[in-house]
Amino acid sequence: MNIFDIYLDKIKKLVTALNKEKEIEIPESLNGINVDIPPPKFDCDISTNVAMVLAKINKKSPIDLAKQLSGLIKKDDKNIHSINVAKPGFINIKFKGSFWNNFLKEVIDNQKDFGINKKQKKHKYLVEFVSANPTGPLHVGHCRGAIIGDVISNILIFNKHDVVKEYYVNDHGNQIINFTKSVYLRIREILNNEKFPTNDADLYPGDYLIDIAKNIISENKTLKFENFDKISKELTKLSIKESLKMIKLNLNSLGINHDNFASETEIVNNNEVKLVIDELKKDKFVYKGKINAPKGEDKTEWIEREQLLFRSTDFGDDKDRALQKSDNSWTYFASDVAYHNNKLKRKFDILINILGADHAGYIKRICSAVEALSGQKNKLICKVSQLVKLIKEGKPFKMSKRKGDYITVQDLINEVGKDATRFIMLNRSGDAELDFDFTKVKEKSRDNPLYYVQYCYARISSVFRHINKNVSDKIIITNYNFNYSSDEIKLIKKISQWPKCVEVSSNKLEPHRVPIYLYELAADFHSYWNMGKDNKDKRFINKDNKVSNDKIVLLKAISNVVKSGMNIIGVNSPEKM
RNA sequence: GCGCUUGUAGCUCAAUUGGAUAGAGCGCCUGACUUCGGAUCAGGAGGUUGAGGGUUCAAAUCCUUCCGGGCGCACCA
Repeated sequence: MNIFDIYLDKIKKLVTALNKEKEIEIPESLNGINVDIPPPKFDCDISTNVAMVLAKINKKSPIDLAKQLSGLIKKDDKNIHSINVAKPGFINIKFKGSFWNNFLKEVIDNQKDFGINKKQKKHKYLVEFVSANPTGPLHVGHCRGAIIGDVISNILIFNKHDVVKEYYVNDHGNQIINFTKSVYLRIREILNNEKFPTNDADLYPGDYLIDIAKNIISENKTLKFENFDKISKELTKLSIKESLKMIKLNLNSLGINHDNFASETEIVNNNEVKLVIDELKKDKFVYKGKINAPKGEDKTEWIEREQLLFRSTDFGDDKDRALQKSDNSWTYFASDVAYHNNKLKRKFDILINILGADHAGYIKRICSAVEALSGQKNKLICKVSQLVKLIKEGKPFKMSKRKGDYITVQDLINEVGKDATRFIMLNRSGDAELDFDFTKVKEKSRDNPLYYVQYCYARISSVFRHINKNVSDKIIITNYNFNYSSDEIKLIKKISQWPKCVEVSSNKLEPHRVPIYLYELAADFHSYWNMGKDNKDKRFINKDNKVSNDKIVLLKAISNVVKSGMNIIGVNSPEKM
């Protein structure tokens, strides 16, 4: 039950009807009208800007129009206690206690559905995220995008959409060859005591390669490691398998499970690249041409040559993009176009990609390709997860792949824990950089907002324990006619904002709104809880060691919302801490 | 040089998808522990939302010009 939607509908219907009776003028679109949460200082529950939106077209002052409309809104509405007009032209509505009672009944009776955005059409989504190169374990840099992608999926799933979570495995190209070579040299190091060359910049120096090498040796006793060229194909497969094993373990410890791992090699081997480029050629999106060197860059190494290009400038990109390398093999972009064509063939309504900030420059070209292939704008939505600035002991910590010197996901989970990591990474908007102070989070983990929200749930659980019940037990109340105090109504109002939070998070694909909302809800709860110190009437457990039904309903409703919010974020809500 | 992105309190960040007097946490100051769980709460100080211009009844939010961060810029993925 989304009370904002209910009243938005009602107001839109009202003005449309008034328009039919020639009482007022309305614009073509009513989209500007909204019903919102008023700032706390106003003594009202919801507010609408309808009068300000319609004032101009009606040549009336917003205040006058608001007065006229507010009378009509209140008429025949049993739920409204009072309605008044505020300064620029807002109409502010305050509900009766009976309205909030009915609201709580709805929440309790449909606890699993509360918050779900029902007016949205159900879609089939494909969310691609992480897709880190299979050349080693995940490090902290991958973490944020991974969590954002997972929680975006959770929000969509919560809203009953079909979602496939996919990881694109870049198991093709030069990096993989270098990676395989590195594994090979580590194997030689182990078997033949040949020292691993540490001065070759193309090789992967990390210690984890030793583990990969050991595993491959012990699991492939019959394999001979005498000639790289002879076994490179087999070894590539084995190496990728090993590093994917690591990556899956890392993802698992973050609480992330992809539904599907798509392989680049498979797409290339199936000839999908050639097919999709032929298709684009037919529509004249692909041509042979030259691209100019970027201005301001060092041009000494620039070799101008004719190559196969995709006309991404037709879609707003700043240059056309190369599909073939100088050796005539496909570029990464070419096989990614094929991969996205593969996604399109699987008939998803909307494709979502979560990219790291360093790949933001890539968005236009891949969106262009998807638009060219599907004929639809906005078929592919790319969300960027900004950089995580690591700070260790007060100083920025630079990770370097060369030295193999980086904090892995596993380090992070071991020291901070899955739940805290997820909560902190989400507690900021995805397109703002985030400071992650490794030392601070470790030392002061109790100051973490995660615990603040969990503590709210634990306190509620403890009340239920006192009366020998469990928070998650179903409660049956026949008569909802309680008298809630203004402090309690403040809490109920916050509960009523949950569906709005879900709606905005899902429309904008902004998962950070969920933990921020939960923090605010928890704050209101803790504040109310502490009132019980001065005023025993406000305690949940009364003198007879019982909890009255009105309080049970309130606690139950709060715990429902916390629980479903925490489920979306993918963290636990323990009953005891 | 171009493109994307970002600039809000001393610090880290929110801001209901353009709304009302811009809010939290940390830090600082004052208070609440014989506690329904103090991992909590009440209060105080702290702001020209980087700067200018524009659109709007209404701008931190949209447009524009500067300034400052970050990321990226064929033949890597």
